[in-house]
Amino acid sequence: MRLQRNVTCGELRAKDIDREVILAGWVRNRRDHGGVHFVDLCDRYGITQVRFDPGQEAILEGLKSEYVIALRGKVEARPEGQINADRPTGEVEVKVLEVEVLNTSKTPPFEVQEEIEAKEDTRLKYRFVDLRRRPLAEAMVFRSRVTQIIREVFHDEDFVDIETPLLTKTTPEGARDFIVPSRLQPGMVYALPQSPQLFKQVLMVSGLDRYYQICKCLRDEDLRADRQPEFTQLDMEMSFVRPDDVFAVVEKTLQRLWKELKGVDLPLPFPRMSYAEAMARFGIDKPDTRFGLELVDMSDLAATTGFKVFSGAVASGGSVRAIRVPGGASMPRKKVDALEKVAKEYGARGLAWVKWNEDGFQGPVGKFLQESELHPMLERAGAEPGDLLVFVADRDAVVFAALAHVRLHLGRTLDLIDESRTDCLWVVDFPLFEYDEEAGHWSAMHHMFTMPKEPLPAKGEEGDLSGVLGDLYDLVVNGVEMGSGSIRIHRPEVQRRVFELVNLSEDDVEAKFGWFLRALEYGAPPHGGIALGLDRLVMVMLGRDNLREVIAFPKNSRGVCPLTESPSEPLGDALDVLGLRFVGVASDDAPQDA
RNA sequence: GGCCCGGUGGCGCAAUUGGUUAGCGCACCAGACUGUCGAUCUGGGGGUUGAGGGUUCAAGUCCCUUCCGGGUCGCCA
Repeated sequence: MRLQRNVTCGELRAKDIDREVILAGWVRNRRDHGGVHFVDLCDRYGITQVRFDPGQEAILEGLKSEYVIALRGKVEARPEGQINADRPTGEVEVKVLEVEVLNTSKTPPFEVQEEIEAKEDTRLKYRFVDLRRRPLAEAMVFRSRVTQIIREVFHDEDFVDIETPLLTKTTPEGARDFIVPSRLQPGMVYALPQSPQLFKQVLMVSGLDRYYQICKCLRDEDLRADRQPEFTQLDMEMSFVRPDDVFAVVEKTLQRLWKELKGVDLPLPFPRMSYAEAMARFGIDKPDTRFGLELVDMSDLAATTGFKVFSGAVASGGSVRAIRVPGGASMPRKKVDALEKVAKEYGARGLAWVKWNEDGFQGPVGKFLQESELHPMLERAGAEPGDLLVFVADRDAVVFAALAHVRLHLGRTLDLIDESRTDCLWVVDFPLFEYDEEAGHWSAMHHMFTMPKEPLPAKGEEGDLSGVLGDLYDLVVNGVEMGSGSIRIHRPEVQRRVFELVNLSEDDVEAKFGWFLRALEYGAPPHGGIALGLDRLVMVMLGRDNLREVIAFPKNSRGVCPLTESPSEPLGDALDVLGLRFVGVASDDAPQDA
């Protein structure tokens, strides 16, 4: 490299006119006018137009898309009427004096510009090109600012940044672990952490008092638009605290982030809502509160109707709930059917509905209910002529899931969501346990280390645990689950009892958690904390709808990295060294049945 | 594992009821043009329609199998 840049492509202004400068960057968008030629020279900082005058064609011949060049040139004012107001550098251009080609480039698989239509798989394979695009590059820079501000806040608040191990102990329940076989302990495995949960609690036992870490977490589960197998958490834990103390730190952090990066004042404190209320009003524990369409419980009215779908659901312990869609009577049948499809995806057997038109009631509910049965329902829903009511009748779990997603579908398709709003919400008082049908016993809804809000049932009096609340909280932003935390159990005997209630044998407890119980036995202080999903946080702040837009090198929906083509077959004797072999893997060079 | 959508030049898409030589835009290459800024104009090259099998006089199109991608349910304490 002979020419070394002394300015970036984003910084030249009118005040720089007549300077001789050296720029470096990527060649984009050549514009050839026969005599004069223009090239957009781009880097992370911006775009500078450079000009080649007649006689410089030979240089230009050697410059193709995405070639990397350095050039010496003179900053000049653009002629009258030629200023590009869309660009910070638009008042000037650089007349080329000398060019050094630093590297050539193959023709890129897609163009490096704001909007592209390339398939995501192509983009991931050529991520190095994709990351040159402004929206992606900006997301990376934005994310870096986010972590920087987080570190400032936590430093100011006297938190200690402590790293916890990546090679750790596999734990039962929760997500599937990624496993790392141990060479030094043949037959044994480490697990990659699903979160640093127990380590941070141990740090509290150690008296470190306020811990935080921006750390990778790994879970071997199927992927989604908002779920990657490896993701980043802002993890924190504090001693001698109540939920309010945890909330305050999180609120302060988000307020700083929104203020500094988006110029938005988030009002504090964030509103709080119980789990029970969230379910009753929205059917989901992470409600998007930016629009209405809340659920209405019709169970008592439905119980006495002659419509068996309704009365039957209530009789068997379920419920009948509805959503009123203002003005929905004019919704075409096709769209109503689409709603039913959503409901069915979430287990509902159907979606009952009624349209209130000038000429009366239309739809299955209008048909099967007497007007005397229908009227109290309309009244409770606050319905008016022109409205549509949709109903689901089933077990509560199904009714909630179906209507919650019908509601979201309506919110999106009817354009009811004010995207400029940021609704932060604490959802609190979650049940501690939920019944695992498959396993046939109770299990922890959040995790097994959450402090119960009330004394646990004594031995022999377990019964229904669904009413036991935990000191648990979720942070929800615009309907996205942003974080989850709790006040933890710090007394070993309470911890042992919870293990018991979720059906862990004493032997299991000793083998899996003996080390942790030992820590609790040596002066564990009351403590609690939370972990926020950093990728989701950045995603929501940037208004993107896919995690892959805010992660530099994400996996695709099958857990494959198209850039590196990982995962790949083990190299050489890697398996032998570990004493492993694959069995039952169908492929050309592996026997299907050993 | 289930369901929905998709796979056609480098990239994005089209192709009527199964019917001519598989089109279009961008990119690429060449030519024209002294002020563009996603330049414009003219011309050109580039295809085993993901793979395999089947039906048919004829398949991008229909059927079967399979692979790959996106979304989603289950799963994700």
